[in-house]
Amino acid sequence: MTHAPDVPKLIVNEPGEAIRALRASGLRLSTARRLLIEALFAADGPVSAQHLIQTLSLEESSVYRNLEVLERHGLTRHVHLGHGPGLYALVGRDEGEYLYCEHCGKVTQLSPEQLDPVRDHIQEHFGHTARFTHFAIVGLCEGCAPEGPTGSR
Amino acid sequence: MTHAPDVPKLIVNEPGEAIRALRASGLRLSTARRLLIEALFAADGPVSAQHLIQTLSLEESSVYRNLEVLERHGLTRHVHLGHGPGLYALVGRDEGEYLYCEHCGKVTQLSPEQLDPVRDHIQEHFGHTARFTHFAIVGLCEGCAPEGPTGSR
DNA sequence: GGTGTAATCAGGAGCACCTTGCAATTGGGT
DNA sequence: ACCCAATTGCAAGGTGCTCCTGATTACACC
Repeated sequence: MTHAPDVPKLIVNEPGEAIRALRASGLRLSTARRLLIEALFAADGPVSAQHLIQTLSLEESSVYRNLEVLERHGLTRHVHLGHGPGLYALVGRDEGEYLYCEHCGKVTQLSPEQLDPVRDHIQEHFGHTARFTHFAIVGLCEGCAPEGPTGSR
Repeated sequence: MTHAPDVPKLIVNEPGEAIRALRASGLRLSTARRLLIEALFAADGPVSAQHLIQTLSLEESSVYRNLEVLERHGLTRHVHLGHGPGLYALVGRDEGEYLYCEHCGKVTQLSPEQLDPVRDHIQEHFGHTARFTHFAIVGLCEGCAPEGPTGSR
């Protein structure tokens, strides 16, 4: 019983849906916001703010400000793999949780359900509702683990 | 089978043991290092670099540099709860993994074994050797979870 | 289509948390 | 006590944001 069964699952199939959600939150659609939403929609996987700033030629402050506003309204989120900057994604488009190999940097994306048993265990034993969407699960991938084959880089 | 059964478990019962380990790594015992080790030994739970800098009146760069050297030699580690600075601890003294409530900020320390079932599950299903010592497990504590009692702050 | 005005933006300064470079100092082996 | 690589203190630099302020813009209303 990790999710309330009645909460509708938002899935964004085109940027327009995110834009409607934005309007529904009483936010205006500025050029910066449209570009951000389109770029996040088109991206495969979460991207850094710097990447967005450069590829979209947007003001640094505008990007951070909007990503924060959008996140406050539940439209975007950001995740941290190891160290390094936050990576931003469109909620409803990228719902993944990540395994991050701290040795070779490999990132494995999991669908939300795949960690449900883990969440359930933590809920049952510690009364804590865990989400792995903000911090990746850090560790070693198969190739880099001590007893695995040659720990590559 | 999360840990190799033959790896001796380092437990530090007094600062002198960490200092011996430091010497065994070919490192010198400078005043800064002694103070850091003593402070980390005395602390209950991981502390920020700023805290160490202020309470020990040490140079900022010296603290960060030494914490990094000590970490590279396996003597200290650092953990991130939500956002905010890294928190440093003596390996062998504080082996905890943490649950962090993103709503009220509550921190729950777990002993390493308590997450073994979770690690085993992730290992089995995804071939990933997870460690929760670098990033806390973020989520909501019992009091702050949606269907729990009044979500306090 | 024009107008008013609150939301949003651009640009720049500022901040937290570290990191780096380099000359001066020091721990510890001999 | 001497030596010299390891370590430090200081100052500057870097990254990833965050905040401020006056100019601009989206959009509800006419």
